[in-house]
Amino acid sequence: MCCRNRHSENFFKGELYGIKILKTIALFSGLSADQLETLSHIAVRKDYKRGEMIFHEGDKGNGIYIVETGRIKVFKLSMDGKEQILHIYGPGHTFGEVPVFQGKNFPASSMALETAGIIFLPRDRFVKLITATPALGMNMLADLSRRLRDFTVQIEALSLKEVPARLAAYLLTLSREQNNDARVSLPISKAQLSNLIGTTPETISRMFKKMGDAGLIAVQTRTIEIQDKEGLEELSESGRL
Amino acid sequence: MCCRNRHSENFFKGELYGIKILKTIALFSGLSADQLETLSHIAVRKDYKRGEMIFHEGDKGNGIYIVETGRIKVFKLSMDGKEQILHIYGPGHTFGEVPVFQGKNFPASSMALETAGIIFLPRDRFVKLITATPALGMNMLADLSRRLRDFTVQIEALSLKEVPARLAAYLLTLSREQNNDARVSLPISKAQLSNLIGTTPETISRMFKKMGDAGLIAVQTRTIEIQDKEGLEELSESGRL
DNA sequence: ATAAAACCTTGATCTGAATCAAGACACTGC
DNA sequence: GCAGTGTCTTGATTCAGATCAAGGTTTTAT
Repeated sequence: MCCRNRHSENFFKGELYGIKILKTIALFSGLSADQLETLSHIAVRKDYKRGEMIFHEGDKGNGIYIVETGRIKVFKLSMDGKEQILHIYGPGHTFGEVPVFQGKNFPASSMALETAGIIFLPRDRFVKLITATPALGMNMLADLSRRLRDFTVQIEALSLKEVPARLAAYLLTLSREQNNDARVSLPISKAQLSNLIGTTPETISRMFKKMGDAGLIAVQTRTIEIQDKEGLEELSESGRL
Repeated sequence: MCCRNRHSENFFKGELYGIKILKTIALFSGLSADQLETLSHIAVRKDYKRGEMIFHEGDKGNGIYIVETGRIKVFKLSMDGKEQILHIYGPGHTFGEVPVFQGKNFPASSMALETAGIIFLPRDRFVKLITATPALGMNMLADLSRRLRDFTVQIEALSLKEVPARLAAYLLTLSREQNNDARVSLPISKAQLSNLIGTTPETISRMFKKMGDAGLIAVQTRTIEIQDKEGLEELSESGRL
C-alpha cells in the first residue's frame, strides 16, 4: 500500500544519503563506489524510540544492524530479571551478526537507549555480497576478532577484578575514547553503568564516593573530573580502594 | 642444513597425512582437494608437553593453531596470579585467530594440558588463501561467530549466575558432549574446573558435596553419576542449592 | 512550570564465596 | 609396597558486595 511512496522517496534521497553514511563505517572501508551502491540498495532504515527493543534473545537473526544515530545496548537478562550489558554501541558500529554467519538465533537482546536510527542489511543479500567481495569478508573477520578480544577483556574483568578496578578501568576507557585526560562525561546513566560492569547502582554510588575521598576523581552529576590518572591506572590493574 | 631431509619426508608422507587430518576439521569442510593440498603445504606441526606454553598473552600472533591431538587451554592470568580459563579445546578445534585478522597481539595465553600435537598455519599465507577462497572465509566467520556466542554465555554465567548454577550447567554441557545422560567423566582436574567456572577448588568441593546431599549427583573421583537430570537443569537455570 | 517518573544516595543488614589452615586421599616413580 | 608429591576435602573465619529500605535529586513530559 505504501510502496509507491517509499520507492519515490528512496529514488533521489534515500539512496545517495545511504552511500554517504555507509562510507563512514569502518566495516565498509576499502569498498569501491560500485560495491557501496550495491550495499545502499539492500539497506533498510528504521527509527527506534528510547527503550524500544530492536531484537530479543532467541529471535531468528536475519540480517546485520548498523547504528546510524543514537545509542543502543546489547544485553542478557537472567531468569530473575537481572541484566548484564554486553555492549553499548553508537554511530558506525554494527551488531547482531552472530546469527548471520552461524545460523541459529540471537544470543542476546538489543534495545535503543535513546532515539536511534538503525540501518538493516538483510542476511541473504549481505552474505552474497561478502562472498563476492573478499575485502568485505576480511573487514568482517577483523570486526568479529575485535569483538572476541573485547569479550576476553570483559570476562577477565568480571572474574579476576573487583568492582573498584572495573570502575576505574571503565573511566580510563572513557577518557581514552573522549580524548580527555582531565574529565569524562558519562554516556549512560549510573544504573546502566552498574549493569555494564556487573554490579548494582548502590555499589557504584559508594565506589564513586570512595574514589572521591581517595582524591582520584570528583563527580559532578554526569561529569567526572579525573584528579589522579596514575592512581586510577594503578587501581584498575589490581588495586583495592 | 636439514632441508633436504625434511623435504623428502614431506614428499610422500607428511603431505598426505596432513590432508587427511585437515579434512576432518570443521573449519575446512567444503574445501576442494586442491585447496586442502595448498593448506597442507603451508601447515607446520609441533608437539607440546603437558604444561608447556603454546603462546603468551601479549605475544605477536602470526598464524592460527589447530589441535590435532591432546587438549589445550586458553586462559587469562590476573596480576596476582589468579587464572580464568576461557576455553579448553581438543582435536579439531582452532585457536589463536584473533590477532591474525585484527593485527595486534594475543589477548590471552595458551598451554598444553597434556601431550598435544598442534598444527600451525602461518598468517600471511593463510590470509591469502582465505581471500582467494570464499568458502573458507565463510567457515571462518561462522567459527568466530560461534565463539562470540560461547562468550556471551560465559559472561552471562559469570555475572548473572551463582556457582551452583554454573557448575550444574557445566555438568549438563559435559553430559551433552559425551552423549550420556547417566554419567559424565571430568576431562580436567577439579582445580582446572574451578578456574573454568570462575571459583576456587574449595568451593567446587563443597558444591559437589551439597549436590550429592540433594540427590542430584554422586561423585566418584573423576566420574559423576547424574541421578536427577531435571533437578540439575532447574539448578542451572536460576536455582539455589 | 509543574507534576510525575526515573534515577541516585545513604545506611543497616545479610550472604555467597574467598581465604586461611590443616588433614586425607590418590596417584608417581622407586 | 612405600615414600613422596600433587590433588582434594573439611572446617573456621573473613569480606566484598548484594539486598532491603527510605529519603533526596534530577530528568522528562505535559
